[in-house]
Amino acid sequence: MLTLYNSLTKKEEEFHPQTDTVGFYFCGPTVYWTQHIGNMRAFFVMDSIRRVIKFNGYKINHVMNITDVGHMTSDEDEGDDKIELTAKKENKSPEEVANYYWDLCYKDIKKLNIETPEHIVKATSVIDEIIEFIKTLIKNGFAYETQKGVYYDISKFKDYGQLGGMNLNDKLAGARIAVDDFKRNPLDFTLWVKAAENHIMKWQSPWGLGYPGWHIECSAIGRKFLGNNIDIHGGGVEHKTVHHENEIAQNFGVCGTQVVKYWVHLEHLMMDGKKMSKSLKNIESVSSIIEKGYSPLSLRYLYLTAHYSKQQNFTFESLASCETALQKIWNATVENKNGKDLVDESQIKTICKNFENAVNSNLNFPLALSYVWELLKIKNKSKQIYNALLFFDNALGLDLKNAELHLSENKCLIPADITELALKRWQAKDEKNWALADKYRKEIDDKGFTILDKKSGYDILKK
RNA sequence: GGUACCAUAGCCAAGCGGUAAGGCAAAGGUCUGCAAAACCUUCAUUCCCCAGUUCAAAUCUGGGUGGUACCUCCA
Repeated sequence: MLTLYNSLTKKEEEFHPQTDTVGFYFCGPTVYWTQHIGNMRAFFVMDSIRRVIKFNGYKINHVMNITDVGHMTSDEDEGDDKIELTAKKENKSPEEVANYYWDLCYKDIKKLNIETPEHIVKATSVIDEIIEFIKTLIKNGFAYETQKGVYYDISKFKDYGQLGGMNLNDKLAGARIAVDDFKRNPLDFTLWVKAAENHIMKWQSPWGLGYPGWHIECSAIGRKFLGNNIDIHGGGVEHKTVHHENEIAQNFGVCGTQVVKYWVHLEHLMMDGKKMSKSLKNIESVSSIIEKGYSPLSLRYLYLTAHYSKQQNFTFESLASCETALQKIWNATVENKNGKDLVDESQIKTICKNFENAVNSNLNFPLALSYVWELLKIKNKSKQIYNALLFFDNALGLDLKNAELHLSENKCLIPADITELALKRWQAKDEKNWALADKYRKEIDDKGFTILDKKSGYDILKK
């Protein structure tokens, strides 16, 4: 039985989908700059939810949006559109900016063995649906037009603030009102913005030329691809208080119900105890960790070692430890694949059961990993263990079925000068010229490689 | 200022009322020409601090201290 922590009810609940096919929506990236490893943790969590749903035998209809319009530099929907800002800065069209950064993002996602959602939808591709959604909101009395655009009237939705635990009175008391004289309530948010002359991205609408607000795209896309019943909606905590709150309000305005059943929020990845930010210059990306010599799947392993609902502290020391751990798992996978020993089937069954329970207990992957290690502690090498590992990997996503390939990739990276030195060392060793052999080994070591002697011959590994 | 989450060994991190999972690192051993790898063994009388509840607390309550995020403010 799968349980999930539901941010809306603030309880861990048993998961019961509406139908055999689970409707899953996850807030995707705003594609105006390179996604960092903190952003990537969000995609990892998205993928974990996806995998665990399938692990439990459900089918899935998974939707992720790409924000390529409407996300302003302030959550008050003021300032500039982030995409347009970059477009102007980089002297490109907004579309080029969005395509370029999404392409980068998608490549990184694939490197982390994240499965592709059934639907990846750009906000600009659903403008018609967005306009229809807003028209319905106006018709149902939840939205109104002003000189600046169309706004959602939060006074029409009693439960506004439930998800973020906001007390509206407190919030209003603290807020500096009069942001916009035409708004009925200071917390009313933008559904449609009437575009200024120099604005690049704009579409024809019943309210003139303009562009959608940021929050409306997720409701419109969710409605288009998943209908009125979204089983799980996920995203980063930063979206909880405003973005998701507004989505709930929008959905209610059209459907009159809570469209989303389970809200799942992930906490952020920290960098040496601090948040990742441009100003602190402590941002790492998938590319930058690859450049530093780590396998991207080590980063995935690192994500697995902490629970999604807690902040995780990234350090290079921990990344290195994950690299080592993953190599061991890949090694053991290959050993067991070729293993001929017999293992007590009930022992494996117990471990599998424990693994399933851990994963199903609100995605407790750190606990689940401990059962992987328990499995690998078994001395006998057996295909039974290999099969159990592959079974686990449906949830883990460490690409264990290609373990051999990943291990050999590390061997392929050895430059010619290193293989030559290794050969010389082997000859010296054959002649029992230990001093010379050690001299070569030291040279190889200094260049960042290790010699691994075997019964006959040797391997060269990157350190 | 408001709201929420968090604090467990050198690092990462589970556990959330019944007496500290797991990985990495480290130390000792087997192996080896010596190493490395592999394997075996060791590695938190204790869970940020101070009170309280309980037969029993890392886990619950209250008060501190520190970290982080969101809202507000400010740039």
